[in-house]
Amino acid sequence: MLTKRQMIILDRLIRLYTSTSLPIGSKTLLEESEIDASSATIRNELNYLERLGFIQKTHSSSGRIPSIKGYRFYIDHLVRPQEVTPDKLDVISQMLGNHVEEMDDIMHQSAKLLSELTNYTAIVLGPKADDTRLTGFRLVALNDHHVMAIIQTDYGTIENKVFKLPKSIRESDLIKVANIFNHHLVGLPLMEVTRKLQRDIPLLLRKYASNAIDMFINLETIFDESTEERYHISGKLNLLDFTENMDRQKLKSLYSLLDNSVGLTHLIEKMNQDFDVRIGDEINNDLFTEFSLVTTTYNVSKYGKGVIAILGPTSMAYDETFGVLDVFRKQLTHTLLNYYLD
Amino acid sequence: MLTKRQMIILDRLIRLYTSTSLPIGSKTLLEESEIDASSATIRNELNYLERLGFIQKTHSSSGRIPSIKGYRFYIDHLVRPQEVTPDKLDVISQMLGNHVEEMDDIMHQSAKLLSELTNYTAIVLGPKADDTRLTGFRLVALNDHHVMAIIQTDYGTIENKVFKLPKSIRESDLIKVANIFNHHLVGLPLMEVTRKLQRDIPLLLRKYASNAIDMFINLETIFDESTEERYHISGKLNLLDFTENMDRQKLKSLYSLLDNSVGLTHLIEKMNQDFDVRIGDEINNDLFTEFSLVTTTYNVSKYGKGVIAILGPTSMAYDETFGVLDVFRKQLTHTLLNYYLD
DNA sequence: ATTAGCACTCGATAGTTACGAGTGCTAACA
DNA sequence: TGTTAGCACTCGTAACTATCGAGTGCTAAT
Repeated sequence: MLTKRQMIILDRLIRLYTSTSLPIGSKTLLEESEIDASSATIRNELNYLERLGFIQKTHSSSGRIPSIKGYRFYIDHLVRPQEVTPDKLDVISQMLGNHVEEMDDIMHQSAKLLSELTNYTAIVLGPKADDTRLTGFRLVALNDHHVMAIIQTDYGTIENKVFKLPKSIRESDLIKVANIFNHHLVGLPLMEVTRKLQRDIPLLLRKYASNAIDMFINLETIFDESTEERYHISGKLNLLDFTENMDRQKLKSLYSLLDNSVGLTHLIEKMNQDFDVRIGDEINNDLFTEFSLVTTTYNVSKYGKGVIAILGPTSMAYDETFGVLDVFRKQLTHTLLNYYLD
Repeated sequence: MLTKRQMIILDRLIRLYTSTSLPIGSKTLLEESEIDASSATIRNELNYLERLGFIQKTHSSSGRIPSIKGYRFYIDHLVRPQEVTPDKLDVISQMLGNHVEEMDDIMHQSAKLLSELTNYTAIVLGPKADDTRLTGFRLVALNDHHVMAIIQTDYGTIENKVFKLPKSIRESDLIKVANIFNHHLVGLPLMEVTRKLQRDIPLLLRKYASNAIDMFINLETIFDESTEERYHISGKLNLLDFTENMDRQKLKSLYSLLDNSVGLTHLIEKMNQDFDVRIGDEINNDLFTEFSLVTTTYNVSKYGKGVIAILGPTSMAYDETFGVLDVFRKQLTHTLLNYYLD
């Protein structure tokens, strides 16, 4: 167990390191913080903290930098979410109170705002309920040879896809197809929709609208898309601010990963706590040894849970980030509840 | 005027520099190419070429690298588009022969393929005809409080936007609005549509569907979007391969610019020739001193002209790029003609 | 006009030195 | 027993120097 003084020293060291990115020595610690002891005493304590693995040297006579274990302790015991300044608060509530047209817009704007407020990279996942249901299906004939299919779910997603009509199809076929889909799919959970699309629907189509078989494959894809996880990422360029030492090849891999929905959701999904921080190696990916990932959930009651994540350097300003995230998730929950109830 | 030999030397020097990125000396030139002269003679010629401004030294006793003027000459007189290998040709025609569902998809896939084939960054602008007309307008009620507006133009763009209905609106109002739009706007050139939207339409709405005034503002935005230039960019990460020496701040500005549609179209628009290359400072933007921008147009007869651009280093493999671009534009033209006629 | 030969330039690399921030340890002190 | 002043020691950083060699321009011979 650490003594009070040791904790203070660790706390100050991490804060100083966060703001300077330089190894911190006993003298700096003495001058820049209000620790009531001499530099020699501080040195002794630093030595002790190092032996416990909370801090480390970059070379034998350097100052100390926090280790993963040190950050872990800091996050679990020392950090205190910083209160969000009124002007930032204003920006958040203004943005979230604003236009509430499409679900995707809210998510997109949220990611953007979060990245701007933190100067890190923000990732936002829309709310996801296990029992999301299909609430609407439309086929809109745009002209002689183009149709738009539109599907809706009860948590606000609206997908659309335009596709070309096979020549053989007539308007009456479209109506038949729309009817079949509306009768047999609308109202069901997406899980079941997917299953029926593979089994029952082809049979029904063959029976009642055999002309339309050709367009079925096109229709299937739009349903696939609707069950895909939707993520919104913003502030990717901010990574350039704290990857000075990363070589170009690695930087490229990193950005590729962030552009790839599979890699990204994989990165985020494994979290169930309310607030979760994974530091460096804890992320379990070589590319992220110098990064920290702060994730939190927002819960829109029966409409499901969503995830917000901030990706920044291990030496992130955790207190600020925590503060912003906490305020933001509450506001977002509020906005979404309004969106659903309205 | 340059002699035959001087041109050969310039040509070889540029090719060698392109593949090594190292200053090229007389000895390398002697060994690596089939110039029938001694290194001393080559040195004399290099000296001459330097005095004319085609090449330059990095320091007083270094080899030579091409100058902007050198590249200019190379592109205008020496480069010969390299024939595209059969397998690349296959990939292109396969991709373009494939799905032709939505205009945007074609553009998007084209940009992606071009960036992969060249290993540079590709930018594609959809065809743009001055007299594009509005060919369709739909209002689709999704549920009690959401409507999707869909507009189409005769060159294939389909835009849609979902918005919330003001409470006062009924289904009958929607039909009225749709009728008004269809009667007074569909069939007109977009230019005129924009004008009417500001003048005539508000009056008509007030007269025949006064309830719907509130939703008009939402409808207007979708028309705005349809007149906006649509661009597709791909392979942005490839820039990292040849910006080793660029500092992070500049890199950030560069990527910001590429994410910004205004900056980007501004970058491309000013071209009217068939093939156009702007090198380094010719691009007229401090960020691009180390880049070259190769642009070309494709012409889909009356359906308008589009632009394809490749952004790469000044020391780009021009012959290859030219070859790929030339093949691609032809194939794309062909595909689009099919798309429109079909 | 071409070319062999040569002195010269200058960036890159490696080795040397000086500096100083920071350490651990020892011994004295409260 | 915990704290602290003092000091020798470590090692990265920066500045300077020496060496090397690729490449040049010039001269004189062909």
